[in-house]
Amino acid sequence: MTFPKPGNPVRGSRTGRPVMALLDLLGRRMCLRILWELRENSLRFRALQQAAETNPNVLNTRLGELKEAGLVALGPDGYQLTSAGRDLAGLLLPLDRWAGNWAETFQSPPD
Amino acid sequence: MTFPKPGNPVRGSRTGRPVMALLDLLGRRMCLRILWELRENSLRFRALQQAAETNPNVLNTRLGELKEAGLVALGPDGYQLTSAGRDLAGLLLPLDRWAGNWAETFQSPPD
DNA sequence: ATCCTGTGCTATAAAAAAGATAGCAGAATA
DNA sequence: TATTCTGCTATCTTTTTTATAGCACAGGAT
Repeated sequence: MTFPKPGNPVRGSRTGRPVMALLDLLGRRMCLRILWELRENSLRFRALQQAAETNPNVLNTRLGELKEAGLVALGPDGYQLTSAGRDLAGLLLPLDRWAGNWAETFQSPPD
Repeated sequence: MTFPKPGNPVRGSRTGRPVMALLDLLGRRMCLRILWELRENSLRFRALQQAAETNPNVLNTRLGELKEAGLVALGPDGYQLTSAGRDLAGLLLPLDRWAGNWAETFQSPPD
């Protein structure tokens, strides 16, 4: 990601504050999912593709962005989170619990 | 969102576990940002559009999804988070701090 | 009544991104 | 030398996003 780096404005540079840049990055398709799938184990390209249910184009694009953002790196056993990535993924863990609760208690509003 | 609701599969239904549905929803463009912008105040449609730097189509689409997911509702002062939405937004708050730190310590890897 | 403003939102067309699928090139393995 | 695994690119189609204009309704002022 590069914090407003000349020539890589993170899609138009909504990038005023760091958190905006982060939300922009995380809001791209499969980005959260990739971090999620890597939260425990490293995964090879194809394994990650299957885990995240996506295609190689998007996967590769996101991996590039995540690598550039210093969140993911290609290691000896495949793609893995960096220490920064692990920190961030740690912040996402509570979502699992929250989502479970959400699913239990939630019912769709009437149309 | 509706937890796999017939006819509304959350874009293809990667929706095995609740957290997957959540990650899918949050991974749509502007979704995180909208939650973020509403975290403190309610905002009118246009104000929210400007705050999130988006266009009415996407905004309206996301708002529909977020309403259906029970996270956002249109109140007397504009769009606002529901209690579930507030809970979720609460989980996102640590991202701000994390992002600040990330921005400080991070430097782009060499190409 | 009529104009103006603010409201949520829709219409249209162009651009960008994502999806599906096939396949390449290099390294290790058999 | 053939096979498999690796990360990844090429191509084409479909979907999503973007940009912009504008509609219909409501309330307040003239």
